[in-house]
Parts: sequence; structure tokens; C-alpha cells
Amino acid sequence: MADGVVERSRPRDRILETAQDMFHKHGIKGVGVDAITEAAGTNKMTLYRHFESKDELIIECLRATAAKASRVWDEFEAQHPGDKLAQLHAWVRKASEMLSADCRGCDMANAAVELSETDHPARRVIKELKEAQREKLVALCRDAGIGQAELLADTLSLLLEGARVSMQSVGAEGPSAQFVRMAESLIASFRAR
Amino acid sequence: MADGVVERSRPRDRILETAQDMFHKHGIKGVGVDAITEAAGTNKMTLYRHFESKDELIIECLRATAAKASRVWDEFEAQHPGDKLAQLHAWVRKASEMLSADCRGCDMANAAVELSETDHPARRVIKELKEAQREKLVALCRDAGIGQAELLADTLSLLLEGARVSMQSVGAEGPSAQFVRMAESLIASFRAR
DNA sequence: TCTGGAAGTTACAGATCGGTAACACCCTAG
DNA sequence: CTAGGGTGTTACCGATCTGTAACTTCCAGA
Repeated sequence: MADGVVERSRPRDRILETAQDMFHKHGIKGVGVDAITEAAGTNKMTLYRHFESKDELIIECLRATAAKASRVWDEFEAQHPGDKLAQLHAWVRKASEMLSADCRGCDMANAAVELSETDHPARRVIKELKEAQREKLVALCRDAGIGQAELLADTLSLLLEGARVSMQSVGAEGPSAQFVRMAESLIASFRAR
Repeated sequence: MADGVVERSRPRDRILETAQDMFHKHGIKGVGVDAITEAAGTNKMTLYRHFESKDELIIECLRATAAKASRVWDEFEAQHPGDKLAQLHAWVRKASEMLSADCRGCDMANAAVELSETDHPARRVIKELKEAQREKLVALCRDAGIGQAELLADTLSLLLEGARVSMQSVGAEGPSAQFVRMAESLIASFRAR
């Protein structure tokens, strides 16, 4: 058993962390609750004592992932206090770092692809979290002094989203390789307006 | 039984067409072979006489989908013979039409997300087909007289890929709503260089 | 009319899925 | 010391999954 995650922490935390990792690597429908509990060094009953269903576990995982992603925004502020333009460039750099060779994409976007049932309870959570991320990026662009902040933020969003999904289908040498170049020249052209 | 697809055509064709439709709507792992054969008005044994496994059926579906997509390029040429720039704008318009409210995204990209096993036989097929599509768009940009054809083609690719996945997570009112505007101003700025 | 092959039917194998019941264990708080 | 809550174990449920075997039906071509 991989002790790194299993060691002495509460079973609920181990389950949540392990599930996040396994959902990310193998997809939601590619992992069963048995596999999760075994990897977390616990058992199925304990999982169902803390989460009322697999769907709820999925939702909690998405929230946790979003919370982690939200923390990097604090890093941007810490590294470049008050300098919103520098923070925007930090966002681009951070985004490009996520495009590593074994990139499995955005957990929320992947979940939206996998959970095709339109009334799946996770879908509204995904939408909420994605909208919050969008508003953050729009605010960052606006505070960086860019005129058409919404349009720039949305364009950057689509580029990153596209890059992350493109990596999975065409690989790292595909269109996503040019992400930084695209993003930077986009920012430059928006600033020039 | 829905006669539209079931009517008098060879079982193999019905299975292929039905599988394409169901994989697209509900995802690959969201559909079993039983459901496919029943919807196709046939049975499981017949499926396994024509396809040696579900994986092979998946691959055949992806090839068929790509072939369909390839046919719209012929339409561009027919509508604007020789006028590559007009064909590029037709591509943008066609792409935006795919972003309808119930858009389920690109079958190949979705398959890449769902089939996370790195050695899955469908993955190399996906890569091949996506690379072919990329080269087509690059050629179109180049023949339209654009200098940095590869960069424009890759940027448009990422925007579209991002828009199609964004639709599924945030919905039609999200960043993807601005796709046409982004794509057109991109083309304009590349032409100005 | 005969025949061969494609298609349909039924049943099943073996595994895994999400989820639950009953019960034994251990540790800690009172 | 004792009571109780969190945890672990085992066994199980019904459903579904991919894939197969054995057999029947049907139709087209010779």
C-alpha cells in the first residue's frame, strides 16, 4: 500500500485525497469506489459513512480541487502585491506549467465530459465553480488596466481550456505547444488598444 | 423502436451509425453494447460478428465521425472555389454553428478524455485523425495567404477546442459565446501582419 | 427446390459496479 | 472501568458490463 497518502490521517481525508488523485488520473467512470477505498487504506463502509453516494464524493472532490486552484491566486498576489499586470503574466506562466507532457486536463471540464446526464448533480457545481474562476480572471484583467477585460479573459480561458484538452488528444507537440506565445501576444495586443 | 435508423440497411451500418450517435450523446463509457444493439434493432451476437470488440467499434466510430467532418471541407471548396480566405471564414462560421446549446463537444477529444489508459488502441487513432485535421487547417491558412499560417491555425484550433469543452462545463453563455468575434479578429490581425 | 451464410434468440460466464447489513474491534472520554 | 462512537471485516444484494456458446430462423442465389 502506498503509505504516502495512507499514513495517519483521518479516513475521510485520505478517501477525499485519494479519490481526487484517481479521478484525475483515470477519470470518474474509470474508477470504482472499491479501488478508491483500497488505495486509501480503508474500506467501502467507511466511505459510505462519510459520503452518502459516489456522486457526492465526486462533488466534494471537485470542490476540493477548485479550492486548491484558488490558492494559487493567493500566490500571485503574494508574489506581485498590487501589480495586477504581473499577476496576469504569472497566470500565463502557471497555466503553461500545467501543460506538462502527462497533462490530464482540467478535472471539472473532464467531469463535464464524462457526466453527460444533463441533470447530474455535479453539473451545477461544475458550472458554479467555473463561473467563479471566470469572474476572477475577468477581474484580474480589468484591474490590470485592460479595456476589454471580459473579452481578453474569455479568450485566454478558451485558449487554456483548448490547450488542456488538445494535449490529451494530439499530445504535447500539438497546438498547445504555442500556448504561451499566443497568450502573451494576446495580452500585448489588448494592452495596445 | 426508433425506425429512423433501424429501417432496411445492413446491421453493420445500423450498429455503426447508432453507436456514433449514442457515444456522442452519452459518452463511450456511458453506453454498453447491449444498449447499442437494441437501439440499432439487432443483437449482441451480430455486433460481435462485425466488430471484434467494443474497442474496435469505438475506433470505427471515430473514423466514421472524422470522415463526416472531412466532408464539410469539400463543401467549403464547392461554395467558394479557389477562394481560400472565404473558405477560412466559412470554417469559422461552421465552427460556430457547432456550438449550439446542447453541444456535446468533439467526439475525438471526448474520447481522449474518457479513455485515460495511455495504451488504449483508440488513442493513436485519435492522434492521427487530429493531426490530419490540423494539417488541413494549416494548409487552408497558408493558401489564404497568411504569413504565420501554423500559428493562426493552432490558435483557431485551441479556441474551438476550448469553446466546445467550455460549453459543456459553463454552458452556452460562457466564454464560448464570443468565439466568432475572437476568431474573426484573430484572422484580421494575422492578415494585417 | 435445395443450400449456405447471415442474422436473430436465449442463456450464460465471469467480472465489476454502487450500495447495504451485521458484527467485531479498538480507542478514548467520562 | 465502562460506554459509545469511529473504524474495519465479511458477506451479500441486484444490476450491469463485455464477451461467448448453441441453436434457430430466414432469405437469396444456384
